[in-house]
Amino acid sequence: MPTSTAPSTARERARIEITQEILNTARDHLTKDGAAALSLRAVARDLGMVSSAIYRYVPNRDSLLTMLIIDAYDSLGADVEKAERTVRREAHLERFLTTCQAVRTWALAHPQEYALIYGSPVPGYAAPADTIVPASRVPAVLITILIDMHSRGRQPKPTPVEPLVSTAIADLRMFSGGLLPDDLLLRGMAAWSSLFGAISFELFGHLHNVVADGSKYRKAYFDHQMRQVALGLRLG
Amino acid sequence: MPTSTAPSTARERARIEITQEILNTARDHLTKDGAAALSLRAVARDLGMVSSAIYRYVPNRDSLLTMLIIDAYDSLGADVEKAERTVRREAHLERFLTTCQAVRTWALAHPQEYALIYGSPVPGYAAPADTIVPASRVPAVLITILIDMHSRGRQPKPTPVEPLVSTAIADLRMFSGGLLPDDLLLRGMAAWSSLFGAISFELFGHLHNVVADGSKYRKAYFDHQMRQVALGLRLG
DNA sequence: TGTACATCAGTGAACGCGCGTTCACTGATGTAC
DNA sequence: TGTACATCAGTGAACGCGCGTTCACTGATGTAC
Repeated sequence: MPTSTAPSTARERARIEITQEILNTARDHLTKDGAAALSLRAVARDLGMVSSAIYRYVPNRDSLLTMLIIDAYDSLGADVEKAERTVRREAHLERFLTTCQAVRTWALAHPQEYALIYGSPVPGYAAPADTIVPASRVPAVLITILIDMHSRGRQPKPTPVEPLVSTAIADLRMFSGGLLPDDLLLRGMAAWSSLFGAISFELFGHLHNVVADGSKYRKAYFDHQMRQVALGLRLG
Repeated sequence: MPTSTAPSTARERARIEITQEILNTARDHLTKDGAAALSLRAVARDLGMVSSAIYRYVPNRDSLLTMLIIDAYDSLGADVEKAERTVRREAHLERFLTTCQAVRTWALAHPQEYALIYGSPVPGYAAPADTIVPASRVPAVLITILIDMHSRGRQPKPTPVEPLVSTAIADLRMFSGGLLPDDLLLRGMAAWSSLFGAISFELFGHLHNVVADGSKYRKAYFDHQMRQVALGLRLG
């Protein structure tokens, strides 16, 4: 009995390879023209296939988008995890800042992929459940940092949280394994959305005429802001 | 000599009216199907025009998008200014929170328009300079609140700002009339991008499985976070 | 090891659709004398 | 107040394009005996 993970036949191996090539080509198109312009026909053309052949591998356009979304979340997640892993576990502040910088670095290098996952939703497209796990990789890194900080006894006096707000974040509390007080969970959420707010503003052009254009200015500005966010997390 | 603002002839009046109808119809389409699906032909069809007739009013598709972008910024700006105006001038915290809530209320009521101006840029489209002033209305409200607060002597000890960061925000300093210290300008920027980060996350689906779905939970969560942001501004 | 059948990848044509934009035109409105 | 000309709005046909998806088909690969 062959295991289901080891493809045996030439057909199976070819299928996996070609599916991968489709994904790579689709990613190239996404990078060049954005998600809205992504077309099955164009991808097939680039691979020297007739347009209908691609339907042997991809049931329709939406599923190709889903593949790209998962791919983008995983690419971002892998980069961020790798960067964060290099930092001393006790250096909570530095772990946070490294995480933020890794997200920004990835976003600048992959603007269309960033827009695909953190920009406006593609109209008429509903993300299926398979995207949830890859989408959680960055939040998971952030929460782990908070848990580590919290468990080492660095517990600032928590701000009280209204019951309605506490109820609102029940899912998040579960995701964090119930290891963090509501106050810290909320600060974590604030940090998370500040991080992506800052990057979206930069990438989507809202810093024009506000923060100088040069990449060193942009980086200095971003780092400054994330250090302030870290203060809000009491990581400083 | 008739003033240039008062249209005299029937032709001129018709032109203004029809241009307005085009904009309204385009906004309806935007609301239903998003910016990517916006088509000159469809707008013309809805107005009972032949598709080529619309070119008497709009030079091309991009310029219609520009009109919609300006329209959206102005709609948001007007709502926010109106809401903020009702608050006692001395109540700086409440002015800030009211502003945040007005932005969110507008965004929830006009999700596609919000996505058009704060979501991923439309690929191949470059916003012209005419969008700058309408886009500055919300930032202007926020800065005015900070200036009022600052001028009433509520000056917390400023965090020192690195020279590179200070240089980076030269444009912003000018926009604020040089009335605010760098530290406060940066806190204002942080507040601004936190505000839009929070709304984008909510609108673009990133709170699914994190913050409970009901509108009262979402509102309670948002208000809580904005109150924390206000603390960072030392408005509390 | 060889044969018969089943599975699957890739072909090529087609359906039906919608788009942005141009162009020569007709007929109504506006202007100058 | 009336006429001659200029301006402009709207028409209808056309160009050239690309898209997603289906379908009957051929021929290669895989499987069971």
